[in-house]
Amino acid sequence: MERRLREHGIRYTAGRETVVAALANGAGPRSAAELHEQTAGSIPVSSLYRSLGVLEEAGVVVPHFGAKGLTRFELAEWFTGHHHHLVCTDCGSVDDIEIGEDQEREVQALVDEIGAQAQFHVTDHVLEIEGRCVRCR
Amino acid sequence: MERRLREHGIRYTAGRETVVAALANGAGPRSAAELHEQTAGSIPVSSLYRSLGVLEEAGVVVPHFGAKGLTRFELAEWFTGHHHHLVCTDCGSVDDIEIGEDQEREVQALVDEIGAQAQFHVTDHVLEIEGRCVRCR
DNA sequence: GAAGAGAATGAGAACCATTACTATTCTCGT
DNA sequence: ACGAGAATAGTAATGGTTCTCATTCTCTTC
Repeated sequence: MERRLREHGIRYTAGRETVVAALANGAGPRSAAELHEQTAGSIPVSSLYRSLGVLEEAGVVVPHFGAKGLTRFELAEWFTGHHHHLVCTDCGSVDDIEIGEDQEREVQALVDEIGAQAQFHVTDHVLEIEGRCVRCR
Repeated sequence: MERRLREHGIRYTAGRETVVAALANGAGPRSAAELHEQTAGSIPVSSLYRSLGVLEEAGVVVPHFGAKGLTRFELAEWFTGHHHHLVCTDCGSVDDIEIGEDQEREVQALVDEIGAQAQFHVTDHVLEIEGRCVRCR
């Protein structure tokens, strides 16, 4: 992780380490406000946004844009492993979900097939499942 | 279209017709500001947001959340047809793509299966394929 | 270890898309 | 045409995000 940031000319400071750790502990993308709360206010919101910005440039975190202008961040897949999202259209929460190997192979095959048909050089795919989560059921 | 709105107890007024027409003319999701410009300022921004809101409730229009808190709207899939996206990581373009019936059925089945495993009430799915488009190949 | 240069931080102000409010205008059934 | 409720438009308020800048920290070089 530190090496990755160094390669981008970015220092791995205590504050940024805290942000990365906060994202690593706990599941699913979180907003700046949620991270502020999770770290007990130890990191000012303005610093959070700046840190998240540079981490995004370094390809360490990935933003997800949601309703009401809320942006949630999570660690990139090279860190967390490949996964998909369950998006609740009611409360806006986003949960990570890892699917079975055979299911993933099936998705992969489909995506490759579709890409080939469209003469598109596929490198990745995003599958988001929308609906209502257990809490909003 | 008018019938659809009536069923939701919503009037199909001149202003709303203008909004729908603006979305129908021209491709791709557009933001409130872009629609305001496209209609030569004939519809106030506040009215645009309210209209888009009720159209969304009626399932006529679908929001698409993007960077910097920008929300872009497009007509719902029952109007445009169900489709997926080819996202070019090079030039950032997003192309619509319709996949075959059997492929779509396969995606549907997978999504339902995954949703059931997670006790998630599935209503829709989004499949985005990332890679390089023909132009950036 | 000390010094200097540049990066990073924190507090708050500024920005801007979106929402809320309110008075006025319009629609539609009677 | 009338009246009740819906829709509109102008403007103020909201809130997530970005910007500014003075201060602090980090790393490199002596």
